Amino acid sequence: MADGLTVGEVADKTGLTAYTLRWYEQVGLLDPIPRDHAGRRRYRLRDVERLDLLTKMRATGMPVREMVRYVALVRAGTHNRRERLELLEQHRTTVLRQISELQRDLAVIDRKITRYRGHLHAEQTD
Amino acid sequence: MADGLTVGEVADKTGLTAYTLRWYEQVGLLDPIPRDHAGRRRYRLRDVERLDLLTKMRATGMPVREMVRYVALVRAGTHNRRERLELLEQHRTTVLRQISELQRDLAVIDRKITRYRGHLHAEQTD
DNA sequence: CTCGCAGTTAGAGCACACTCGAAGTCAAGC
DNA sequence: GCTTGACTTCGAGTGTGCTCTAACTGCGAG
Repeated sequence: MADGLTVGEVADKTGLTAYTLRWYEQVGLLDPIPRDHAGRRRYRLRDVERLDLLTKMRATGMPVREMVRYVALVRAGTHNRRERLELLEQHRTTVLRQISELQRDLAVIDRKITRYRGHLHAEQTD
Repeated sequence: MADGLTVGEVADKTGLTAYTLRWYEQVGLLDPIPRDHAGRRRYRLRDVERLDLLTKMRATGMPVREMVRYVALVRAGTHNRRERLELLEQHRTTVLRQISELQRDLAVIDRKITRYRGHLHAEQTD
């Protein structure tokens, strides 16, 4: 058929729903997706590539609002690469902090687990 | 004054707001907090200790619904320690997966960062 | 005694990120 | 030619986790 993927195909590929893909376009995360003669979206390679980065940003907790800001920079041209870089580096720092907080908090939970294991072991040997 | 901490003091200590503390009690994450003669909450040590675990659970992404389930087990007595342990171990697994997904997703973002650094370096040396 | 602040309640409101319903169009298979 | 199913739009609805408003009470400082 026509080239480009349908919304359903992209949904399968990215793990997002078709609803979400249309919504992403609406809020400005995707440039307007070209349509076939029947008005149906046909996602190009570059749209799917963009989604690849976007889903990683979301999965690491970047708010949609900030992703929109990044995409706006991309759309604005190549002169702001430094700003884009700063945004990504900032996020990188945030994610690293996030990971180490998870590890720290998990340690508290682990101590609790150890305690329960102790209780159960004591019961067993009574 | 009376012993036990006020809601404001506990808010400061835990980083939660007073609103959230009252809401936690309302949804069953905290047992009813005893009141002083004027009807004001006085949090006991064990309430604060419970909050210490609860905030770690939340911070690692456990849904409130599941925390409520855990607290219900605690309230039900000591005979279900195995069930509590299983719940915590399950969560532990979830958090570990979460961490490694963050690391995997961050790698994609890191590649993008590297690309931008390359661009900027090229510009510089032109 | 008055002021100001911290607390109380019930219930409403909010931010975020989707998620869905309704009503319609189109293309391909039987 | 009719049905099926994937697509379209627009706007409304949902789940989660708080967050706040309004109206009120009561303690402690000056």
